[in-house]
Amino acid sequence: MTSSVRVRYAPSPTGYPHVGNIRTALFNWLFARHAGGSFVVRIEDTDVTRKVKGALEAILDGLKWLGLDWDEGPEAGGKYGPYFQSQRLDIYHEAAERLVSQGDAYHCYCSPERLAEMRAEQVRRKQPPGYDRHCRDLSLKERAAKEAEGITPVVRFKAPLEGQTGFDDLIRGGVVFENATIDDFILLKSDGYPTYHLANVVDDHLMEISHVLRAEEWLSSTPRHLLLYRALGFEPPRFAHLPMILGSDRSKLSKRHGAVSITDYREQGYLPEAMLNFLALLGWSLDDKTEILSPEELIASFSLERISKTAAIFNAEKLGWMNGVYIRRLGLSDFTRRSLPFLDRDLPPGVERPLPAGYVERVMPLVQERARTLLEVPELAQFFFVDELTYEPALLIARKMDRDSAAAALETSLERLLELPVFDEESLEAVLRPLAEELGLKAGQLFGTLRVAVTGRTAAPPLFQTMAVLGKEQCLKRIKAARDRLRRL
RNA sequence: GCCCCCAUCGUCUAGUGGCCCAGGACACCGGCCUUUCAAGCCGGCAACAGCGAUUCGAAUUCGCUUGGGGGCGCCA
Repeated sequence: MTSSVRVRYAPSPTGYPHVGNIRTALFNWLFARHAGGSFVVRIEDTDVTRKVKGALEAILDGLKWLGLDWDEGPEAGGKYGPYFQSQRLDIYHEAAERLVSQGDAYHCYCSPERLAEMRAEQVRRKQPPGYDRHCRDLSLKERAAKEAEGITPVVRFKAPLEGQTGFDDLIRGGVVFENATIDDFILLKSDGYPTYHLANVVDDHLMEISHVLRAEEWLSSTPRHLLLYRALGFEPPRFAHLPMILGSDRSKLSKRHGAVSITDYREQGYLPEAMLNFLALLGWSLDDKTEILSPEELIASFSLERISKTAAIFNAEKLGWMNGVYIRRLGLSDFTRRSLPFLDRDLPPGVERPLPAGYVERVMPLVQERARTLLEVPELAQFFFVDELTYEPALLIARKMDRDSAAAALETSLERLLELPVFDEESLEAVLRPLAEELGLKAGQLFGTLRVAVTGRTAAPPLFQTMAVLGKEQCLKRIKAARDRLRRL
């Protein structure tokens, strides 16, 4: 299927892939896939000083992990390349020079120090900070003098002093700005790299981007971009400004709100399909009830009209719930396969590796329903693997019992279990349930005591299933140890 | 300070003039199930920011106020 829709995700490798950025990528991807268009990834690496090592890889990994495949960009190539802005400097220079020769831009020789002072003064006088156009109308002579001083100029856009610039945002409707509030922003930095504004406009045009879906923080720079498109003689794309994702305190999501990088979520045991589903519902919804949607369903039903205008707070609690839903939906072998890396990494070092595959397969059904994240799996399953249990012996004494009755219960259980020819769930229940009555105990009392003896905890998977998986030998050993602990109490 | 955007339960949201004394989900609180935990099921709590205007009728339209967010870099 061909379509005129071409969208892009244009991350800057200056940090790790923030969930807000990834949500933007997701919406672009959904929009492209829904329309049968192209999804382009372009790397905006024009800030040499802020470049972070490994960030590019992390961004690409994050996209791949979520299944957001791109048609053009790094690793994929494409006929509009290169897709790294650092490899397109000539193109930006040419555009900047053209604007200068047309009279739409000019060279500025102001030092960073002068600019800082100017700004401080403006703030002090409660004026809107912005370039004072000091170099806008330099004479040829003045320019020559500056050049003679050896100052490398920047190129600034000559913003119109009056009039308005407006556009029709696909999500917000008509938006209008006074040109007088737009200052002469920089197009080309003195290091020869373009600023975002220039590079973004030039590339979106050259790459034939039809729709720009980006976060709302870009809304106020859109008139600058529009002005640039006009000066360059380019047809602007359609714009859609997506609602922001905020932290729990309603401020822009940042490190202090906890995990913000998509890679953090992977490490914390979130499933990519759950993450995708959750992120899609942050600022978009299908109807008044659907919560769980597969990627295919998301693609089929995605539309700009259903994107909300309101900023959304990232609700980690709900993500946890949704991840649990996805974990429970997994087939056993799938769940096991995905849990293995976590088990391998987080089970105590004393546990022998590699983990016995058959045994792991029997343990997993017992933890699947209880895990909200894969990270919790080793913790939930730990007692199945360790040799020695550590717990507070007093826990062995169930309510309305004392040390001796608990020890006696364990002792009798031991005798009965020893005789058991088949150690499966049914046989265990057949022996232990009547035993409780025989001992004059409530089922809950006996089972509680045994649960602690066998698992070391008061909350665990169902007792008989747990014991069956642990096996007769291990169970008897643990019950004996428990009995001895009680006697020493 | 200036400019722009936004405004429904604590949170994510449904709602585009009457179907809404506002629906769903997370969280929370009860109950059921039950050997604990989890899951599941049933029930409950909880919102149209305020004020004016338009209209027979407004969460839905308009205006003002208030509140929140974003932007104002040789960052993106």
